[in-house]
Amino acid sequence: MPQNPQETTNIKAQMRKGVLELCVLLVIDRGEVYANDILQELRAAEMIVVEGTLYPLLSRLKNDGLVSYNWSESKSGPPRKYYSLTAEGRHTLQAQSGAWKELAASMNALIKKYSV
Amino acid sequence: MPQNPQETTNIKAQMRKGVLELCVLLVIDRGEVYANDILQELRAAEMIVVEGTLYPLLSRLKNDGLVSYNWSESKSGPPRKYYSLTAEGRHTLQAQSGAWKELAASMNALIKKYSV
DNA sequence: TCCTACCCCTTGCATTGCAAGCTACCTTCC
DNA sequence: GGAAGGTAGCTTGCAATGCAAGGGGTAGGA
Repeated sequence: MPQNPQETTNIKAQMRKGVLELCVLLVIDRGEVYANDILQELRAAEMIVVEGTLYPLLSRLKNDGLVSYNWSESKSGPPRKYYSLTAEGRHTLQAQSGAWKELAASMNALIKKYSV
Repeated sequence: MPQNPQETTNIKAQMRKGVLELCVLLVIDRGEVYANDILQELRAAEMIVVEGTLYPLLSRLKNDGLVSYNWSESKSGPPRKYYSLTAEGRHTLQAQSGAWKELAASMNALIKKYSV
């Protein structure tokens, strides 16, 4: 059943692996954001993401020194972690952005060559 | 050290996850091929692949009924498995190709929005 | 016979998206 | 004041999958 929606969803889920980190870096680069901001942005871009994916990713980015955060009070609810990119994070963003463009170019060339 | 070649290689390796299956389907769709043909095609397209990646992938595609193969004698060396797509394989190829285009569109929109 | 090239395959590991569930804080309502 | 609900952050366990490393079998030449 390769055509039903479920199957297509899984395919896209697999493809998202590896580019989610780039997406998150892109959003954080815009300015200070906290987790829910990122979730909303990525959902709007049809890069479906859930909390259980994002929090470990943010922790990993923090441990790798690509992002930093500071606590900030909220008017309605518990305090939030507002993230921003470090210099190394901006560096990595550039590298991943380039890697994406190369991958996309390779893929498009392949698809064109075998013209589906 | 997000800029050294090693790091960039890892980034691209992560991104390749999920699209390799599509690449292999694309190549097999061209006509009957065996493992080394596929490896050469994908390396030429800068989608670096090694045997340890390709063989399990081919086995999975076979188990999923997306490809079939027949043994064929070789002039120089052991017999080869020549692969071809099944009807379901062609179906999946279409689906994955569509999924790729959607993902690429989402990514490019994101990159453009935050214009790196 | 031994060596090289070719071909297929398996095992074990690391990464990572995700479902599911938990804790804690703040506001609102009774 | 206490309970309920929403907000925010996080953890655990699982599944998928690329890859390094290694194995074994066949053909042909030195």
